[in-house]
Amino acid sequence: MARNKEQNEKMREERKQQIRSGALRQFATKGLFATKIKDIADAVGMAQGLVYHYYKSKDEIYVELIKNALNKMNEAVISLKEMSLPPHEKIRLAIEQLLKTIDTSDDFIQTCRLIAHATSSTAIPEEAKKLIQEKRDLPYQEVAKIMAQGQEEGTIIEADPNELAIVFWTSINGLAIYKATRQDSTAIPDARILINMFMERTGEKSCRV
Amino acid sequence: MARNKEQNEKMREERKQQIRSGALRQFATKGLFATKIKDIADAVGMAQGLVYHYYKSKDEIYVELIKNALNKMNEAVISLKEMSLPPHEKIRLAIEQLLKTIDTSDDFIQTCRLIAHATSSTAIPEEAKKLIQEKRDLPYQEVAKIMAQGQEEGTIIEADPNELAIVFWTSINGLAIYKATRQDSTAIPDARILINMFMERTGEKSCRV
DNA sequence: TTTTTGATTGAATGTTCATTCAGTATATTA
DNA sequence: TAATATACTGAATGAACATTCAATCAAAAA
Repeated sequence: MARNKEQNEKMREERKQQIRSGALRQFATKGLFATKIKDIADAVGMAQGLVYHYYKSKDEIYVELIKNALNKMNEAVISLKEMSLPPHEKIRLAIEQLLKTIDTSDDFIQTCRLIAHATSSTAIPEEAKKLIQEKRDLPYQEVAKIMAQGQEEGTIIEADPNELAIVFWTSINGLAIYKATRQDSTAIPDARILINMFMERTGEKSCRV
Repeated sequence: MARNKEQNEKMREERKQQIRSGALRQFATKGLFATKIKDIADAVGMAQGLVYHYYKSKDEIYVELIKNALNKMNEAVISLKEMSLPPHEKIRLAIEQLLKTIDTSDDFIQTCRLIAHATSSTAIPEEAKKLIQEKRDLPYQEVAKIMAQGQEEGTIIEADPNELAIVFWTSINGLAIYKATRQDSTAIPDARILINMFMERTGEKSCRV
């Protein structure tokens, strides 16, 4: 097998990815403290000691996972912001996509659990706290902006846009957690229930004339 | 100080309550594994060893807290069920009360966090798992029934009542978690945003004629 | 071939706890 | 007062675990 600098670098990064992948599931289901290095090593199929060939500590793995999760979330929000769609269609699309992802992507669910564990626990590494502090607000802010735009167009209900954003994300998050804790095939609710909550009712359809 | 059987029993129960109270906050903010017996003892202001005079183990305290939390939640749901109000008013009232409680009762928030930690972690005592298994579904079932009743009366929107119940509870839960993780004075959203989501729109108000 | 470099293993080390325990204090009862 | 029972303390014990380390292994380069 080749062994030049780049190849080496690449293989090393692949191995690190395997570790992160195994660690994600462990941290997501058990939390940082209940997860033992042995659990991670077993999940990846390597010896305990080898984990330390790739990561300095358990905390370092954890922090990297938190960082990735927050970044992915923020990137998704930015790309939503930059779509050329009317605001209420952005909200509709976002809810549909998020619910579908919750329903189909195990990785996404695990990531939500990880973030949930992390944001609701004070017993996490300082660096993870800092990252959360820095990055958790962007999704709320961006959705609030979209809500405000929709209000100007008369398509989103009148209410404090920040509050709408909070309801938006906490509902999504609550659903992700719910789904994660029901191993079986519990169906995720129809997206229209949530979408409805934010849409101004302008028309015939919802009126008994 | 008196020292007959009953007095003793009562004082012992008070002391246990103090321990539970201190432990609740610790478990809620850090989870089971990150919470050390020393933390609990310090929170109550007693020596480590004394905790074991009242509880056999850390797990036993944890299980008792989980049990209390689930019972309180279920009792509240039963009392909602038994109120003589039209279904949509029950939903309205429940949302208003829950949001107000989230906003004002620190104990309630801590309890929500405890349950959230517990339901989303596999690293909890077997007995706690069993309790959650047994008791977590009642609130969903009862709210689903109320939703169905409301649909018959035409006051609750048409959608699978079970899905409505899931959205109901996951939204509430998401908000509680949100509130718990923002130390500052973050306001809880206006209850009407959530209430709206479930109510059939029958009238003039929401129509542009 | 030999040398070098990185991957890998599992045992050794030291620390952090949960839990136990020996002993002290305090209050009630006899 | 002495005997007894409970509350209480903080040190001792032992297990679990994160991290380190000495020793192999395998591939590539020389």
